[in-house]
Amino acid sequence: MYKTLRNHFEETFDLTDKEFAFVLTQFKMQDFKKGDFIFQNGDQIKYVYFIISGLVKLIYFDKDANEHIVSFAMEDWWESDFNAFFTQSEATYSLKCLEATSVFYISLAGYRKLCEEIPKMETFWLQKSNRGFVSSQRRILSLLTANPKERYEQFLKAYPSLAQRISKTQIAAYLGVSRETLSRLYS
Amino acid sequence: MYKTLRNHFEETFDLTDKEFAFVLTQFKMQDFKKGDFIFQNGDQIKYVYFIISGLVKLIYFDKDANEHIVSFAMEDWWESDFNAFFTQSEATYSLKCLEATSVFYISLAGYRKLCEEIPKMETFWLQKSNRGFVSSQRRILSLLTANPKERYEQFLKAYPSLAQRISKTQIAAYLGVSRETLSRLYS
DNA sequence: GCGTTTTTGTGATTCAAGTCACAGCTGACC
DNA sequence: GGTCAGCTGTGACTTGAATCACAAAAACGC
Repeated sequence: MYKTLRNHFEETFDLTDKEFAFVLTQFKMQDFKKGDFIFQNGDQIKYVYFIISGLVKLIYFDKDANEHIVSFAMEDWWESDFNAFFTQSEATYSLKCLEATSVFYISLAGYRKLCEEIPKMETFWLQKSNRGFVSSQRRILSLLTANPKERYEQFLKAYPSLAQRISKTQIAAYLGVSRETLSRLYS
Repeated sequence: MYKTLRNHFEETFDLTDKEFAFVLTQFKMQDFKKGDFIFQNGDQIKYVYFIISGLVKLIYFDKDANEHIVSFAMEDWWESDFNAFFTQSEATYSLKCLEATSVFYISLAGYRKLCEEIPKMETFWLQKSNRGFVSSQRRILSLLTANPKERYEQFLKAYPSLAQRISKTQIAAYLGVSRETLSRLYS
């Protein structure tokens, strides 16, 4: 389990045993059941979460209480309400488990301590952030340019393993399409 | 002009004269006229651009040659095809000037040198990247949840100064709405 | 293993937004 | 300061996707 986290970092840069031991002191672990909220909108957001196993969705409830999916996250992904986390303020989004999920989590203070002690960690976060930004731009473009069918195909292509674990209803909420329209695409 | 860049950095962290002198060695400057392309899709992307003055749009041409606006950038904003830049590959997007524009630009090697020599620079980029990511997520949400009228109002509220400098046609391309629909919103 | 949610497919209907077309206006540039 | 391209508003028409409604199938929890 610790191994998961270490492997994850070491895909990007090397860590000595001593360094990783220090890294670990900044993380805590927690298990959630399917359907649990890791946090809800309005909560004070203190942590960033690393998914060890399981699957979660980051969601936004609009004024009519309709649910919209900002993103999915599964094994090896980092997730949080990043705006609320970095400004240490209240969440706009909620994070809900679609499967039983185990996470490591770290506070903003811990995150900063890691960056100070191990400069490569900052490079690591920068890389993650850049990639997140790039894929968000891609999704914006998909929403701007593609119709429901094309968006669905792009999703299948970009996240084939995710697509198998998630109900069509959830995918529809991610694509910004009604579930009926999605269902009619392949008939 | 150099002052613009220095002020920009110093909104986030302090630089000594010596440090800033070093920073400057990594940048070059260039002027563009209205309508010029700073780069076009297919170009090798070597630089990130800091807008000293002017206004540009990052655009994507779909298969039917329709133009979609990924983002606008004006004074004090950083812009590039970041995926192409970080992977040193060919641009998917094009960057076109909506006004006469002056930029500082820096290569990936220069960017890395800055991070090594001045660790605070890396923190600076991380902050920028995080904010970019957060605002992309907000835009995704806007596209998922809001109708054209709401999206237009959110845009006016988020970027009041931009809205005054950009034609409705351009705003429509950014919002993912036809210009006719946008025009009918306030009649 | 059984009952209860949740998911999925499909029909009928409505409606918001896209498209096409044209005319007047504005503003940019030589 | 005149010309010409691009911007804007508006009408008429079309259409893709949302909504509502119901039934069958699958998955889930105890």
